[in-house]
Amino acid sequence: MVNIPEQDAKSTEGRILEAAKTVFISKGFDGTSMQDIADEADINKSLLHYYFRSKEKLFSAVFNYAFQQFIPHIQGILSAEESIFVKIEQIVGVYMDMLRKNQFIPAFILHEINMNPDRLYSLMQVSGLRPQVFVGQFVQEISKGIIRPIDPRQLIVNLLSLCIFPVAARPLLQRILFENNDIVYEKFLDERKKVVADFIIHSIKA
Amino acid sequence: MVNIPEQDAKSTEGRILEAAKTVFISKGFDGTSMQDIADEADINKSLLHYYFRSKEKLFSAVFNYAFQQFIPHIQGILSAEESIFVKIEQIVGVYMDMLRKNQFIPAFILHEINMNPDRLYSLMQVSGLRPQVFVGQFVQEISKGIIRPIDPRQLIVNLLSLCIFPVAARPLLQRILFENNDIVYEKFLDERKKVVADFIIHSIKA
DNA sequence: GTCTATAAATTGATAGAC
DNA sequence: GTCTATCAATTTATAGAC
Repeated sequence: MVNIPEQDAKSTEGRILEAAKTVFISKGFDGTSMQDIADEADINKSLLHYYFRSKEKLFSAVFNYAFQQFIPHIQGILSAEESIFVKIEQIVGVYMDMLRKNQFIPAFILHEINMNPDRLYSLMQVSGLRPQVFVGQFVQEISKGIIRPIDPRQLIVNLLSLCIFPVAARPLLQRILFENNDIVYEKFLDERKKVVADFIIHSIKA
Repeated sequence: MVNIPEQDAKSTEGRILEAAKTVFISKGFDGTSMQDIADEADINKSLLHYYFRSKEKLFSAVFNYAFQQFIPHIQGILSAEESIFVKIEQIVGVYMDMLRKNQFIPAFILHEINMNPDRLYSLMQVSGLRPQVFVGQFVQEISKGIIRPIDPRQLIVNLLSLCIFPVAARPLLQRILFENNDIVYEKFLDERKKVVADFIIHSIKA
């Protein structure tokens, strides 16, 4: 009910969820009508209410699925036995690759989190992301003198900002800085993986 | 018609624009009905169509106004005769102060730019923001060996990311990292002005 | 499970009285 | 300029036949 079942992605319920995800993400909650989703799924509108009672309920189911894609194996990287520099490089690489494959998710989540923070936050809780491990290691390496003393939360926000914003604001940035050239912006994002990692590491080295 | 006239902010047209700005920014274009705006302005719905022909036209007028607030005296800073380090510090300070006063604008713009990139981009053109001057100075200081050779567009995107994202994603970040404590997050944003400037400068120094 | 038909409310927009 | 009344279309959601 909550996750799109892989085995029967062609079942009615699976088709609805896939279609709803596509439409919700591209048009937002308010911009999406149940008819839009029914059309996308090539299915009768009434079936949406048969499987999910309301638009809100359908959205919750879809968001849960989309958000789990959005927070990938980050937790694994955070808890790994690696130097903080390697971790940062890995996180940036994995995160930016994933973001490029799901271009519209960042802006979607940023919008919905502002429209209805509590709804989204409670849906997120399930994901179980815990930054504390990373923060712990970070504090340790500061005390060892390996890195500069910086608030670890500032570092986390820096990292997220540098990875997510360029994708969320892509339609704007691509037009202003890259003459709306898709290929050039893709190359820019590709180079950016190294740039961001270097940028962060360079700034925290003691 | 485009700007909210300061002198007669209590005129019908001014009241409509102020109300529309409030509602559009908090609920988005699709989430806002003309009735919502009329209620907010405490005015008859028909008057919205009398002053602005359609919802689209009203949105354009409002967005133009909101966006001009969003891009403040940045252009002045960019063209000033200052070292690149001073400029970065000034831009970060001015930008983050302004963002905190207009908390909902970043997420609003990010959403609308993804919903309808061309509409928003054409509305933006009027602002006449030109990053080329800054890029020129940047390239010069690289050749002088004052700063590391970095793609100036990467630097601009870094700067925008670090300033805008923490505000746009605030409802999420504040809950995850700061136990949803408003005062603590405000302090975090305040400290962040220095952190971001240091962070950038530290990363570009040769 | 899937469909048609339809309810009940809301949407953007217009006509016309004052 | 401002209002009431109203249109036509669309919205979410339900009832009921098959």
